[in-house]
Amino acid sequence: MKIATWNVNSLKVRLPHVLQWLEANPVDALCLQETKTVDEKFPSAEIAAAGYQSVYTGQKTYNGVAILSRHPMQDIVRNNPLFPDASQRIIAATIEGMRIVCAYVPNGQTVGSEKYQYKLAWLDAFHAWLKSEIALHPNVAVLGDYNIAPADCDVHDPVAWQGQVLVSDLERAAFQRLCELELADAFRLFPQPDKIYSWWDYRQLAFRRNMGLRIDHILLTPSLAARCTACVVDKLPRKWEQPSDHAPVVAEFLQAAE
DNA sequence: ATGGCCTCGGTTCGAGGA
Repeated sequence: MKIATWNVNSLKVRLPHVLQWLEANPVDALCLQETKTVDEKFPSAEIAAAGYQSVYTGQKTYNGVAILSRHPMQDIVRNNPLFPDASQRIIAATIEGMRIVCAYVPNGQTVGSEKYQYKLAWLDAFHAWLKSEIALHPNVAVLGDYNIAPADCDVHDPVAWQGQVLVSDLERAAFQRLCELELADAFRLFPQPDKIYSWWDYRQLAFRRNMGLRIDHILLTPSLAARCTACVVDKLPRKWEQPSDHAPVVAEFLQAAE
């Protein structure tokens, strides 16, 4: 079993990349963020032709999330029932006994701004809802763009970024509280090379200079962490023409014991 | 340099992202 997450920054623009990536990486489930696509225009036929079912919740211009799966999906939940919100940022489905939560955490804009307060409130409510999902489902994987770099080793220049949005103490504390639900950062279950990131600014030749942040994550309940055999960032699509500013993150699992 | 790029909506610029 392989699962992945990718902020595509417009599915309309990136659909060819998604299809190309799935052909080379036939994961069981792929979580997408920032589809920026209303449901009526979701490219489910093109995705079905590649062998994937889709569930999604989108809106015009901003946000939007989807799960693509090679297997049937059950118990679809859209958004957080504990947090009324016009932004389409969460979709969840059960796939092959795995509860897959796909999330696009708010960006926060600047520390102290209204959007920053919204991000913190959103994360509080996300924590409360995940707690109930974990109580309901034995195997939960929470994939997405968290817009938080959990530690300084996830930041190319921690001094320059100190206190900024995406790395601030309150955001990191919120991430830590999610981990205290007994969710493990799959990437950190394994020895990793230094300076691995999942997002690079479009400006300043940031990708070429590896000026990035690791803000896309896969969190796992203990049952899944025990079965996880690898977690990697696939930088390759970031090198393609007209790329998303994010790269996919992939986790691989042993099958559950019979 | 409070910059730089990309996407969207809707027109050639502003908002939002991270």
